[in-house]
Amino acid sequence: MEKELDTETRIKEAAKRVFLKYGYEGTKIRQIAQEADVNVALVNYYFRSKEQLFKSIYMESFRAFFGKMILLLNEETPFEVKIWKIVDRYTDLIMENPLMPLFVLSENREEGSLLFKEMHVKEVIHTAYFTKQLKEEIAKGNIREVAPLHVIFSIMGNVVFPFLARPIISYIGDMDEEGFRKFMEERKKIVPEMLMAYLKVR
Amino acid sequence: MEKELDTETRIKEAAKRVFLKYGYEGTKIRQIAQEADVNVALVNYYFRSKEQLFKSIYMESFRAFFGKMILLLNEETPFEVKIWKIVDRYTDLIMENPLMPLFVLSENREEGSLLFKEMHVKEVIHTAYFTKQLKEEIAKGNIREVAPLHVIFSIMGNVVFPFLARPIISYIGDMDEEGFRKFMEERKKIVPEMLMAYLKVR
DNA sequence: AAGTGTTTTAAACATTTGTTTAAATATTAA
DNA sequence: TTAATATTTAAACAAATGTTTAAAACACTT
Repeated sequence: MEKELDTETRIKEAAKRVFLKYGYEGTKIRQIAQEADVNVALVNYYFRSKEQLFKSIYMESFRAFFGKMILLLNEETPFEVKIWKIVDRYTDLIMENPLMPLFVLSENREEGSLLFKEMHVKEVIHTAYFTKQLKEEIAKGNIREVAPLHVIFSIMGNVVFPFLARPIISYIGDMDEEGFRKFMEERKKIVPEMLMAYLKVR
Repeated sequence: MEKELDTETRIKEAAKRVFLKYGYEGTKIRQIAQEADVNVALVNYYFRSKEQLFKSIYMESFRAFFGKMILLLNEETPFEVKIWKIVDRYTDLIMENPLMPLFVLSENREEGSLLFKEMHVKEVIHTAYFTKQLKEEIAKGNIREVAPLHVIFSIMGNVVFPFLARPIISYIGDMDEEGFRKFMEERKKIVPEMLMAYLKVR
């Protein structure tokens, strides 16, 4: 089952791979062209400039990624189940896009990124059902008093960090791809247990 | 109290700042020269090439950073106290070098980094007193059975990730520098409590 | 003061890299 | 088929960037 892609999408797919892996500065147009098996000039023919190509890809990829994250955050599932589900699904999501986290963080070294503002990340987080749910659980006395941002970044830290440090982990733990996958599967159990153990203590 | 630095160290300090902030590809020699208030040619006069300058800085900075981390890992303090201490001191250490984590991870996108091998990171981790201690506590039945790597990367994830995502956190949480500092100070309490809550459950 | 070696400078150089051009080729429409 | 249009190519271009050069400025010794 061969995929016959037209030139424009071939370039876009190639650009995605290369940008994701090497970042904006590290990516050369000739590298994209080679990866897409296409003449260099065609990159500019279809996408005016490197920057424009980058922006369209960056926004599209991140939008898709972030969209999936938000969807889950707003799902109306009981609190504890949701913690488990979030960890499980975020792990899978990043497993499918393992380069996304470092890419996003690398391209957001400076404060005040336009992308996040354009996507209303702040508002989305603050009005997310998960945030509301967390506050309710605290009010009901079911879980310990804690700022939502700490919970969110504890989840993210525990799930995302291993992917960021993946070459290091693989090296220290002598893991191949399968080994790393197992490591992350283990975390799917450890991380929610850790979070709940903390949150439930009064 | 003015510091009168000679040209070589001025260049080196400038290079440290610029490399740390923009990474290898993102850093231009002319930018370093300007930052050091020095003629472009002097950079190559003192350090043969961009790559060589980078390497010397990269190794030196990371060595110092990693050295401090290891020291703490090998300190002979009771287990629970140590967890608290590690979180506390790592937070402070990174607060002093907030760009180091993203820098190290960005420059280690590929597997098999020489730097880590040269510094015997693997061996150091595996033979660290902390690792031994963890196994002993498990054997004594004081804490839950868990692979040391999970504990280490849970600590790192919880401590380091917020720094990696700092521009994002600051934006979402409307924090200035002081706000972020407070956020991290709060984590100094939350993270060890979370870890211990998990580890102590049997 | 002259001589010696070091440091600094402006300029040039060579390479890389993003972009454009103009001609060649393929595709589509009349 | 023919003419118009779109796509592709090799080549050139211009700007950015790492590096080198050769001379000037400086510091130090004798």
